[in-house]
Amino acid sequence: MQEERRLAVLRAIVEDYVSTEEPVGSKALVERHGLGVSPATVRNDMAALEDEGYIMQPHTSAGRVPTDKGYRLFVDRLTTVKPMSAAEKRAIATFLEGAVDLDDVVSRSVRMLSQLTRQVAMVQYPTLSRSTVRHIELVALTPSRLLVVLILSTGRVEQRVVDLATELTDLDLSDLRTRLNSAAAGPVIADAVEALRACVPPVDGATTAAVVEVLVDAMVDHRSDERIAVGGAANLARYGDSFDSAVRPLLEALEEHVVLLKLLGEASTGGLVSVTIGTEGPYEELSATSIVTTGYGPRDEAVATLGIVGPTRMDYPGTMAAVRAVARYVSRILDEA
Amino acid sequence: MQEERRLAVLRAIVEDYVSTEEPVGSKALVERHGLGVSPATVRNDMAALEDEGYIMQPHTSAGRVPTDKGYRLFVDRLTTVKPMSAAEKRAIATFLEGAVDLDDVVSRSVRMLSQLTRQVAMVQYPTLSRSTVRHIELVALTPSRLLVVLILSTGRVEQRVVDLATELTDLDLSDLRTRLNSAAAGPVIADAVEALRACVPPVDGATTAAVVEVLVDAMVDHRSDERIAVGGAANLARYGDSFDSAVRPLLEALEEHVVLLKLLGEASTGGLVSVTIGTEGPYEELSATSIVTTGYGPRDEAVATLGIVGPTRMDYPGTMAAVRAVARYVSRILDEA
DNA sequence: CATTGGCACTCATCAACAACGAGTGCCAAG
DNA sequence: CTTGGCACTCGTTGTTGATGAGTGCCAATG
Repeated sequence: MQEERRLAVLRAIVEDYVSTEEPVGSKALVERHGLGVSPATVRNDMAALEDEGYIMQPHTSAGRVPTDKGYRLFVDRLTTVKPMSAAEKRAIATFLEGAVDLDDVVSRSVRMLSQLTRQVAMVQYPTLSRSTVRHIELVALTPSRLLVVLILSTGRVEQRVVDLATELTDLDLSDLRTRLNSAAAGPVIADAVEALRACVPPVDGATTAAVVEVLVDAMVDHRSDERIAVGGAANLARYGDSFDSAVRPLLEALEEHVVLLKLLGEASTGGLVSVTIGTEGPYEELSATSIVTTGYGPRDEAVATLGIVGPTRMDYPGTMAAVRAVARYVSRILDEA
Repeated sequence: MQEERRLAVLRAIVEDYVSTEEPVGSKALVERHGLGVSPATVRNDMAALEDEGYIMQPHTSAGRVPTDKGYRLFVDRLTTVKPMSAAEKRAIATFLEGAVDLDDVVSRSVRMLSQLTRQVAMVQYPTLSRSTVRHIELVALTPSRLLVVLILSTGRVEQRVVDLATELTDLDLSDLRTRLNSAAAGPVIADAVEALRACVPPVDGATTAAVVEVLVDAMVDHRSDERIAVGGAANLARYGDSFDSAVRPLLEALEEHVVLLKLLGEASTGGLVSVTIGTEGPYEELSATSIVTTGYGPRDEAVATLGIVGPTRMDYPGTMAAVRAVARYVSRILDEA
């Protein structure tokens, strides 16, 4: 069928353009790929593909370049999963397993991901709201000054200092500690907040209330929810041309973690790898970049998102495989912890 | 004196070149600055300055550009401190005071510094080795699994999980906690390590020993010592020309925190602002960049270093003032904590 | 009706070249 | 030591023409 060949042509154009970074012409196409037709035929197909908006030419009489719509079709229908090699899998696993704490897991993931994809990688810290409280620890710095340490199931530790109106004895302290822990340990953050508030005694609860407020603050603190690690910015240097159009805005976006979180959040859909291409994304300035993300988390619950950003002209199959693989292994690590 | 005017010419060249980014010629010089002499005179001075290696011309018959040696002289002898405005000071103070914990202090400092200088900013986390232990907390996750939390005077929290061969009762636990705290709390890390090791009981000390080892590990862990925050990479986009020669290697260096730590460490000299210009630095690839750093820490002890990297062609007086100001305010914040 | 070879046409890229001008070095006079 | 004058250098800019990759269209073919 002609229709089928057209898709083959589109695929060939995408693959060639991704590897050569140059508009691809009809002649080069038939040479490099084994389509058994003449350049003229391909030209006809190209004209049709252009009419339908899948490809375009940067200027008259130059080769064709995929449009966002073209990439979209390629990703949705023309891509065959390209599994990681056994060696790569092993490398990922052993590297991630060397991590000593949550920070380390995240930073290693970012590094791994950026190396595998040769793109800028982002890993969101596991969100507080979907994790549970493992333990609350109170440390008296002075009799009226308390260090509150909140330990979460994801391994994250939040700490706050609170000044009290009254002085606490050791006994008070351990009593309070017990009460707080039995109230908060176990349930999801949102429920734990309720439970904590409920355990403030009706009379003379000022001190407890102060501590509880700090805890709640730490639990719901959006600043923590919004933490994100970024790495591989050096890969931006490979962009070569299109510096102004792609690198500059991206560099600026990387500083604004809020923007990145929106990019990550925008797409996260279940266990699948999500791809946002060029203008499909929410930011005008990033119209030359694509985002590949997926969720991760212990026990197959996605508590956070990780992914990469790169030029629309990227190796989608390879990138998607890498993102999926890293997410899988990070989830496994979190399972064990 | 001629000598005096020559220095004035050098200063003028540096200032003009920094602001225009273009080689500066004799005519433009006398116009823009109020030196009361003719272009010809300035040309003679320039020739002399070039002989002495303070300036150079990129190609015959173009304007002059300062050499590293020229910048060095400028920084050492021709720079007058340019104090921050009251408004700037206030902005720094209030922004930094909003921080809730150490991580936040550091990340705010980086952001502040990069905004003030419009350069890439780096802030090293306070080093463990020069800080003291404030508290050690033990939490039994299960009877034979212990979460060890180490709280340091700088506000940093390190946490480790340790699996024990034996099971611990609550009594054992609080006993151990007391012993460890009395041994380690107070002295500098290096001494605390000794004290901890000394308090392992000679017989049946296996459990204690295990915990102590984890603590010591956390204390001396170089990974923690080497933490550093980087920000303002978007400012690299302003480099304009000289992308390959300056931005690319810098972007790569930013990924390698080891490199940055070396840059920060290379110079830190007491309370003064240190400036490393171009080839004075340890890295060939960074020969087009300068580093401006200074130490900071509570009570005027420098426990860590912060600073910026930027093109050799930068506003040294302004940058130095900003670096010093931020260091001063961060130190003050750490004092209070 | 899809495919193909032929062919005229477009247009970005590159090299050669000339005009321009900013900036210099040098020299002789003040 | 300073200054005006002057010839010289050389990077920059704009023009022009040749080159060639690539296209679109058309008529011929299976």
